[in-house]
Amino acid sequence: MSENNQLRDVYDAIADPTRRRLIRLLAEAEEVPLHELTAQFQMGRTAVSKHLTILKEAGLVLDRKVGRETRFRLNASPLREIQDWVAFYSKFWSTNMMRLNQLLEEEEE
Amino acid sequence: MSENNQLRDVYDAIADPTRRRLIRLLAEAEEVPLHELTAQFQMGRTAVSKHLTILKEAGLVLDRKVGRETRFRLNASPLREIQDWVAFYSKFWSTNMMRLNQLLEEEEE
DNA sequence: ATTATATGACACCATTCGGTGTCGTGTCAA
DNA sequence: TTGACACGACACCGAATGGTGTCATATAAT
Repeated sequence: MSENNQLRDVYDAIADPTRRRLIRLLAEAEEVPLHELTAQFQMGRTAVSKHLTILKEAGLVLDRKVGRETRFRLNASPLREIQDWVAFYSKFWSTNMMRLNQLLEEEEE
Repeated sequence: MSENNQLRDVYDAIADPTRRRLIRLLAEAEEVPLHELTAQFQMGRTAVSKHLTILKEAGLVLDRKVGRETRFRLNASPLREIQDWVAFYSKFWSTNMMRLNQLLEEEEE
């Protein structure tokens, strides 16, 4: 149930700014056909489609065919992996940690 | 104060598994010279050094020369950008949202 | 029936990426 | 002083990346 066939690394999928913008657009609009997404960018349809394929491979996007158009929908849950990962490091930028780093930097000079 | 000269996108910097492992190693060990980091990987010194340069460009790593070795230290604070970004989407994988998605999928079939 | 639209699939291309090996230099140790 | 060590700076290479254009096909509109 809800299989995570992650052919593609999620970190990799979100590394590209175009793909992050696609994620944002899909978060705002529930379900959007390819041509409508393409209209938001300067690049051609093929390029946008490729980016969406990568997002699909990472499990971040679902698509379904409706008539002649392919509509895309966000599936944000794979982002949980990112959140867990980054949460581990949040202790390293606490205010105490920042002051310690400042002191260390001053020492070095 | 604490300038963020981010020549490199943080999303890009953490996309590579080797670089994430470097971050992890630096989180565990405070300050580590290049040769010691290199010993943890199968690739050569030059490759590890390049990854560290990318992390430096993203502001995730600081280095200083001590004698003949270059020691690296983690600076996790740029990861805050990732945390903020992903936090925005966390509402899309809440349990309620998951149930809604399930219902929508059933409707479509 | 014809035409316009939306898309997938494919070939193609320049650039970037992630690795290698080598050379030169500064530093530490014997 | 000699030799080992740690490193930066290159040149180099194959594969992946991010884009393009084109062609064929299914669907919608006239």
